[in-house]
Amino acid sequence: MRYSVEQTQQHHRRIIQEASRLFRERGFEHVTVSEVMKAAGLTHGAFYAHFQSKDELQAAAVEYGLQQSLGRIQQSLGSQKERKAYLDRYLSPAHRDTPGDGCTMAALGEEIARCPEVVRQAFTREVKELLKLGSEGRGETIRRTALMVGAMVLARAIDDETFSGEILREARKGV
Amino acid sequence: MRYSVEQTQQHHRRIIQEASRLFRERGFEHVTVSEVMKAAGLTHGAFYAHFQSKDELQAAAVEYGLQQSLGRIQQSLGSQKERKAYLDRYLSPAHRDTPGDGCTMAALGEEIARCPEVVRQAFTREVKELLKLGSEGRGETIRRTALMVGAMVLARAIDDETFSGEILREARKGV
DNA sequence: TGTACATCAGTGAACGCGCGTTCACTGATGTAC
DNA sequence: TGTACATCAGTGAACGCGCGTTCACTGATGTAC
Repeated sequence: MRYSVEQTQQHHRRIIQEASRLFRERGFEHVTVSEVMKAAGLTHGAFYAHFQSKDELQAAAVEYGLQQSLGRIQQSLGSQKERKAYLDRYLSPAHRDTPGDGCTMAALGEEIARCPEVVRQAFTREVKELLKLGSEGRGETIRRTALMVGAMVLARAIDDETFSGEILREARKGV
Repeated sequence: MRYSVEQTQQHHRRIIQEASRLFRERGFEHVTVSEVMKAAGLTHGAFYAHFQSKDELQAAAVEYGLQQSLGRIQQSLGSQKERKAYLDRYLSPAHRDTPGDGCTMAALGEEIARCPEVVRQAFTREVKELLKLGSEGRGETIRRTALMVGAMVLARAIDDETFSGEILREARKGV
C-alpha cells in the first residue's frame, strides 16, 4: 500500500542508517540487502523503490558514515580537552570492538578501494571535507588520520587482546 | 592421475602464491576458488586435495604475503639508504596501484578482522614477527607501520589521483 | 630388476544454497474534478 | 467538501546466477614382494 511522503523519507533514512551500521560491522559483502531491509523494519522487495542497486546503497551508507564522523570531529574542535577526548575515544578498545558506530575509513576503506566509481566518489568527497577540519596544518592532519586509521585496522585484525591494546596505546602516544 | 611428490608440493606452493596475489588485488570475497586454481594452472576440483576449505587457503595466503613482506624488510635493514628506499617504495603510487605484490596488512587487514580464527591467528603471528624487526624502538615501529598502512588504505580508496598522491607524500614526510 | 597392486592429485560434471534482483499484487495516500 | 481515480511504497514468491563444495572416475607414481 501507499505510505505518506514523510513515512517514506523516514524509511529511506532508516535503510541508510542500518546499512551503514551493518556494513561497518561486517563489510559490504557479508551483509545482504534482505538483512538491511529487515533491520530497517521492512521487507527486501521494497528495497528497489529506494535504491537502484546495492552499489548505490553502499555509496549512500559510506556518505552517511563519514558525515557522522565529520559531526564528531566538528564537536571536538572546541578545546584542547575535547580534542584529547576525541583521540582517546578513537584509539580505544571500545571503538575497536564496535565498528558499526565507528570510523568508516577504518572499517571499509580497503573494500571501498575495490568498489565501483559511485562508492569511491562518495568516499573521496567526504574525506576531503573531513581533512579540511583539524586544528593542525594539512600535512599533519593527513598523517594523524592515516596513523589512526592504520592503527585501528591493525588492532581489529589482530587476534590477541594484549597486542591489539598495545597498538592502540602506542598510536595514541603519536597523536 | 597421480603426480610426483615434488610436483604436488610445487602445485601447493603455486596455489598459495596465486591466491595471495589475487586476494590482495581483489579481496577474499571477490576471488573464487576456481580462479585461484586456474591461475595456478589446475582445475577447481583438485583444490580440496590441498586445503580443507577456502578459509584455510586464506590463512595460508595471509601467512605467505606477510612472510614476503618480512623478507623485504629484512633486506632493508642494512643501511640508512636501503631503509629510505624501502619507505619510498612502500609509500609510492606504484605500490598503491599493484596491491597483488604489496603489503598484506594494507590490502586485507579489514577483511582479516572479520575472518575466522585460523586466518586471524596467521595474521597475528606474522605481524608479531614483522614488528620485531625495525631499527627504531618498538613503539616507533608500531606507529610507523600504522601510519604506512593507514596512508595506503586511504590512498587506494580515494578516487582522485592528485589527492591520493598527496596522502602518500605527506605520509612519507612522517617516516 | 620386474610385476602387481594400492595410492591419490587431478578432472569435470553436478549439487545445494544464498544472493541480488524482478514482478504481480495490495491498498492507503494524494490528486483532479 | 465529497467522490473517483491514479499513484507508488511495500509484500512475498520467484528467478537466475555463481559460488563453495562433493564425487565418480582417471592413470601415473610409489610400494610390496
